[in-house]
Amino acid sequence: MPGIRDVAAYAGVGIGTVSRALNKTGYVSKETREKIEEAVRVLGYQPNELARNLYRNKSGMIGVVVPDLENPFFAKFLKCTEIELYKYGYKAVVCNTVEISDRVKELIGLMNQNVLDGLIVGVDPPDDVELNQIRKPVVSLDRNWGDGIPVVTSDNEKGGRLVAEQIVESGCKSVLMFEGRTYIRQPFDNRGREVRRILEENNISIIRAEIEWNLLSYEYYMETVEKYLSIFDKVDAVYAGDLIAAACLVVAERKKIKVPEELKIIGYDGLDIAKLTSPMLTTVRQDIQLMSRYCVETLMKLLDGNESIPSLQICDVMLWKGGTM
Amino acid sequence: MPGIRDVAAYAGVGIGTVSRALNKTGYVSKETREKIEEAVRVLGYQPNELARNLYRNKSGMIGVVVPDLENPFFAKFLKCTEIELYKYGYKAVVCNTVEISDRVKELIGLMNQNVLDGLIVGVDPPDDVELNQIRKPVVSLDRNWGDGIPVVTSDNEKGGRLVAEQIVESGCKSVLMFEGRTYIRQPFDNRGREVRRILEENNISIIRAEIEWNLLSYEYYMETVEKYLSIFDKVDAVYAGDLIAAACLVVAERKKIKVPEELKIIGYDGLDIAKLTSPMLTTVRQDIQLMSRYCVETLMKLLDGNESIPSLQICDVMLWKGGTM
DNA sequence: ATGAAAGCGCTAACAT
DNA sequence: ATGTTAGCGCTTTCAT
Repeated sequence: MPGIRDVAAYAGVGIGTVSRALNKTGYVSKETREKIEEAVRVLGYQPNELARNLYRNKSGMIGVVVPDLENPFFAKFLKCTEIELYKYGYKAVVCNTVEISDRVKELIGLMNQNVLDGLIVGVDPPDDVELNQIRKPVVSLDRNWGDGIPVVTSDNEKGGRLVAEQIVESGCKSVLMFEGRTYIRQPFDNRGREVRRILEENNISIIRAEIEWNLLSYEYYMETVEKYLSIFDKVDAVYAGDLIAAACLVVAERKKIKVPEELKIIGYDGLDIAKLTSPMLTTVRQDIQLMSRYCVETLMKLLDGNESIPSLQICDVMLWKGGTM
Repeated sequence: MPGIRDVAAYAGVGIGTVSRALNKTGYVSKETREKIEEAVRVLGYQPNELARNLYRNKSGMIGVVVPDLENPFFAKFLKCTEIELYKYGYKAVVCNTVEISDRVKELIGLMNQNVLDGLIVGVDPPDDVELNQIRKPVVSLDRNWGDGIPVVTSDNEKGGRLVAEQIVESGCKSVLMFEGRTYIRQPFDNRGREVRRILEENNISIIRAEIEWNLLSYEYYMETVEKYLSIFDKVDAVYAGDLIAAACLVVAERKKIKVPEELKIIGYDGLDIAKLTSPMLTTVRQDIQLMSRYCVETLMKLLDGNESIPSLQICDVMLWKGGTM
C-alpha cells in the first residue's frame, strides 16, 4: 500500500503539497497538480482514512441501535436510515440489542472512544445510564431518553384515535388490546391511552393483553394470541401491532372465526406484511421513511453544532383500509 | 476528553507505563498499576480507539452488503451476522445496494482505505470489478465472486429436489415457476435447474416467470403474480420464493381459487412470514443463522491469515410442511 | 506556490 | 520495572 510519501517522492514534491492537491485546499499550480495526479494513478494510491480520522477526530460512523432486525419495522427503519446517512457521507453501524444486554452502554462507550460519531437509538435507555456520560449527539426514535436527547416519533395520539374510531364505528362492544409492556413513559404510550379513552367514552369493554414485544418470535406470538382468543372468546374486535394482528388472523381462520364478520382486527404500523394477508389487514401506517429522515437530519444538525434542534418531531400517520375491519 | 498523557501526569508516571498497564502488556508493578487505575477512574479516561486503529492499521469494522433489508431474508441474515461478528469483537457496517448503484465498489474502496477490515457480500459483483483490487478478506453469501472469494451457500440442489418431489407427489401437471433473473452463474441456479430436471423427467409442464427479485416491492409482486395467474389459469401448482408465494396465496383467495385443492403453492426460504399466512406456506427452509455463522467464521480465519479456507460451504435445507401443498 | 516540521493519541521498541 | 522516543499516515500551520 503506497502512502502519501510515495506519491510525493514519485511526483518529486513534498507531502504537504500532495495533501493540499488531493484535498483541494490551498494553492497548487496546475503542473504540480497534474504530476501528483499522475503519481496517484500510477501508484494506485488511496488515502488511509484511519489517519484522517485520527487527525479530524471523527470516524464517519453512526451507530443505529434497534431491538431486533427481524421485526420488519426496524428492518425498514435501518434500511431507510442507512440510505439517509449515506447522503451525508456517514456509514451505519448496526446493533441488535436483543439477546445481548447492555449493548447500548457499550455503544455509548464506543462514542466516547471516537469509534462512533453519534447514535440513533430505537431502544429504551439502560436503567443506569448517566446522561452526562454521553458526549456526542444522540437522537431517539420513539423513546424518552431524557433532556437534551431529541425524539422523533409518529403521531401516536392520532394513531390511537384512528384505531378507536374504527372500532367505535364498526359497532364492536368488546375489544382485546395487545400492548407491549413499557417500564417508563414512552411517546407511544399515548397511542394506547387514546384508544382506551375513546373506547371507554363509548362504553366499549376492553381486555388488555400484555405482550413482550421485544421478543419477536413467531411461536410466541401464535401461542399468546391463541391463549387470549380462547379465554376471551366473546371479544368482537382485536387491536394489536401488525405482526400480532396477522397472527390473530391465522388463529381466527384456524378456529373458523370469520373475519371481519365475527371478529374485526385492526393492526398498527402499516408494514408490508399487512398486505400479504387475506383479507388484507386494516392498519394505521407509520411513515418509517420520514421518521428515519428526521432522525438523520436532526443528528446531522447536532453534529454541525446547530443550535435550533426541535426536541420532539412528530410524523403523521394514516389509516390504511384493508378488509379486517 | 483526557488523553493518555493526562493519566500519566496524574499518576506521576510515563505514558509508556500507562499504555502497558492498560493493555496488560509488559511489566508494571502493582503499586503503579493501582495509581494508574485510580487516575483512569478519576479522570474518566477512555482510550481513543481512532489512534489505536491507526497504529494497528485496522478498524474493527466489517461491511455487510445486502440488496435490500426490507427483504426479511436479508434482515435476518444481517441480524445473525451482526451478533456473530460481535462475538469476535467486530462491528457490522450495513449497506443496502438497492436504489444506489455502485455501492459495492465504494465499499471495496473503503476496505482499501482501511475503513473496513473485510466484507461479507450478499450481492452480485459489479461488472467491472477487478479482483486484484481487493486486498482484504471478502466472503460471499450465495454468489460467485471469483477465485479466492469463499462462498457460503445452502444446499440448493437438495432444495430444488425437495420442491420438485413435492410437486411430483402431489400429482400436479402444470407448474408456474417464479424465478429471479440472474446474469451470471450463481450457486442458487442449481435450485431451479434441479426443479426443472425432475419435473421434466416426470412430464410436468413448466411455465417460467421471470421476476426482478431485487426489486422488493409489495405492489410489484402482487401485480406480477396477478398477471401470471390470470394468463396461465390452468396451472395447478406454483413455486416461488416465500414472499411471492405469499402474494400468490392472497391473489388465489381473491380469485376464489382454493388452496391447496385447486392450486398448490410451495415457497422457498422458510421465512417467518410463511407461518403468518393461512394456510401456512409449505416451503423449503434455509438455515440463515448457520449461513451467517459460516460467513463470519470464514472471514475471521481469513483475517487471521489462516490457510485452510474452504472455498465453498453448503448448509443443509429442510422441507417445512404447511398447508399449501 | 511549495517544503519542512509539528502534531492527532496511541503502541512498542529501546534504553535505563 | 519504568521513562523516553520513534513512528502509524495524514493535515495543517509556518516559513520560504
